[in-house]
Order: sequence, then structure tokens, then C-alpha cells
Amino acid sequence: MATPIGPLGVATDGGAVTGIDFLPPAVGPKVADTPLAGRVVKELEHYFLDASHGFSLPLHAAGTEFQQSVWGLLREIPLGQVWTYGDMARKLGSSPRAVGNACRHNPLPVIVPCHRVVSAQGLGGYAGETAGRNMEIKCWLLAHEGVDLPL
DNA sequence: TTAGGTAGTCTCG
DNA sequence: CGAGACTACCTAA
Repeated sequence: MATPIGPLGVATDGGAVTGIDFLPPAVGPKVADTPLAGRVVKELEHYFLDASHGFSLPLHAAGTEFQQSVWGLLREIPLGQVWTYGDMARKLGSSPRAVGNACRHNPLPVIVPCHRVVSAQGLGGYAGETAGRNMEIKCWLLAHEGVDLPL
């Protein structure tokens, strides 16, 4: 299966995963040379083969209290479902715009499934972009999970 | 279609 | 610190 997802950068620290990066296609994989990084790659490969394969990895995403709560809530979105930024905001007692802001800074894309959050009107954005390669990745991930896109 | 409202974060000074 | 500008938004008119 061909994914639009190019090489991934994996960052680890103190026994936990701290960052996942989408790298330009020309660049080779840049994976921290640790046993944990190996586990990360293996779990990601399983997931790319079969979306129902979840992740069991020690994660440490650095961020503010609010961001932590947003990222925590993201991990509760069931496979194959999409929520809107507004849904998230209501559950958190916050505002949609603030939720989008926090999602934008998610350091662990794919593992923390920020691709399962879309706008009430369109598709929102992904990895800091509202158009371009990262949005293709978002669409691929959603299709891979069996979501038919509302467009 | 737009106009306004919203919450959190960042950047100046 | 404070003001102002920036968002992967939403709702009402």
C-alpha cells in the first residue's frame, strides 16, 4: 500500500516518545537510535497496514495544561469517528478556536489522532497547514480508518 | 456571505 | 506585565 506519508522523524527522551515529524520526501528517515524508537516505527507500520491496530507507547508531549487536556481528549476519539473543533470545545468548556490552536501544536501526529478532528464546514487543517501535503496525509489517514469525508 | 464572538498563545514594548 | 495580533472555528443574521 502506498501512503502519502514520507519518512518520519521520531524523537524520544527519558523513555518516552516526545515528537513525531513528517519529513520532506527527499529526506531519509531520521529516527532516534534507541530501542524505543524501534518500537515506535514498528507500531506505526502495523497501523499503516491495519488501522485497527492501536498504540501502546509511553508518550510525553510537552505543552501547557490546556494543550494536555486537548491532546488527552483527542486520544478518546474512537477509531473511524470524526469530531468537530466545536464538539471538542463543548466537552472542554472552551472555544473552537482555542481547540484548533492546541491541535495545531500537537507534537505527536498519528499517535495522538488529531486527524480525527475536522471543521463544521470543511476539513480544518493538519500539522500546521490548511492545504498542501499535510492535508493529503490527513485525508489519507481518515480514508484509511474508513471515514467517508464530508465533501 | 459576512460580522461578530470566542479562548489560548505569542510577540512586542 | 499589558496590549494587540494571530489562529487547523462557530453561530446568527
